[in-house]
Amino acid sequence: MEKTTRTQIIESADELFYHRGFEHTSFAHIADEVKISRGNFYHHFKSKDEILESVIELRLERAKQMLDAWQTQETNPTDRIRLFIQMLIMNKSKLKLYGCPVGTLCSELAKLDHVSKKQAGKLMGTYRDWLARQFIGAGCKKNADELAMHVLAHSQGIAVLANTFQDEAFIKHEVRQMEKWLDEALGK
Amino acid sequence: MEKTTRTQIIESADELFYHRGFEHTSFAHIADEVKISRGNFYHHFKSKDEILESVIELRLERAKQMLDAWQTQETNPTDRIRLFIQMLIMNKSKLKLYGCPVGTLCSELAKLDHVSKKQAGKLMGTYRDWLARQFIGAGCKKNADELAMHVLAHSQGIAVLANTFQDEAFIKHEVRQMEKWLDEALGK
DNA sequence: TACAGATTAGGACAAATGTCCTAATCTGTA
DNA sequence: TACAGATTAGGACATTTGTCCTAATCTGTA
Repeated sequence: MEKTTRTQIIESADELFYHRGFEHTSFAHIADEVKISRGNFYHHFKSKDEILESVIELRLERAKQMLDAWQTQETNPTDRIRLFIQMLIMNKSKLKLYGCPVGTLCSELAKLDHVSKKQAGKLMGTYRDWLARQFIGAGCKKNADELAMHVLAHSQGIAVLANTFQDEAFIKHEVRQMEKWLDEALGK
Repeated sequence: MEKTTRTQIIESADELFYHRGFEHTSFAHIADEVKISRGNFYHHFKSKDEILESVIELRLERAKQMLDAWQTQETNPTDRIRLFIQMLIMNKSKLKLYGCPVGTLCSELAKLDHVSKKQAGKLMGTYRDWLARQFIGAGCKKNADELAMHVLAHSQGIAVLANTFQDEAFIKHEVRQMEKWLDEALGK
């Protein structure tokens, strides 16, 4: 079964929005990628904003899918948090070039005061809630959300600086620090 | 002595680029703010990119000026780092609305692959270098830059999340954590 | 085969953008 | 006052943008 045009549009837009930003990506860019006529978008979407909506949905699904996979793959909540942190290492070359796909989208939509900025926030919220659940599972019931937010904040900061300074080595060092912090936070 | 038109353009652009982002800000927006004709920008600047250049210069100057003021105002390097961290509290309402002016600019310019992205990186670098000098002054000569990058990363992450979740209270909590971390890092 | 509905191509459209040009006005100096 | 240079207003310009329309083509079904 082939990919539908609609799916191709969403997936190309997903990548272009990440690489170039939402506003800086035009229909012409997506059309070039998918190799369809520009005027024909409107058979699949009512507007550019609606494409963004679908892209965020796609990212939400993929995120949940990945986190679900981790849930069955690792039995230990602590190790699952470690998997989350390891994501920074796995994606280090992309982070260097484009930053974090979630964080940069949220930042851009906040400045545009875009209708979908809240929806993009849910994407970040998915990771937040999942991390909090892992911390609860690891025995930190009372401050699980705060710990989750700390991991999230640290990850976002690492992404911004790796992008700004075009530095992958920094990611590795900072991840080591975060892992050390995690051991201490869960130790007591 | 009145502000020159050129200065007014730069200062309005500075604010608009922060609030709306660089690309999403047009000449029409700046012209509205400064109350001049649109066509008359080109007597002061050759292009929009040149306005951005001047805005970054302005931000560089202001950053250096602020850090210099701290240098004379506080004799203790540790207290100067605390002042840096306290900036997050002072600017919390703006951070919630627009994120960090430095971080969001660097992220945007990276996606645009803009000629000035390196220059914007220098802005971040100014804080990095200053923080590193403070850590050296506080007796952490061997890993001063790593500590500086850690403070910077944490600050950036806090800004991204405060913006994403529209949450000021989170800033206060995370700043407290960072101050605690600072005490420990300098204690040994 | 015939035909209805889905899909597509291609282009029209107004609005907005960055850029540039020219004529008017202001300002300081001789 | 007279005049040169700086500053400004206003609009022209080509390009790009998101949006929309229409005619052609494809696809599955009767």
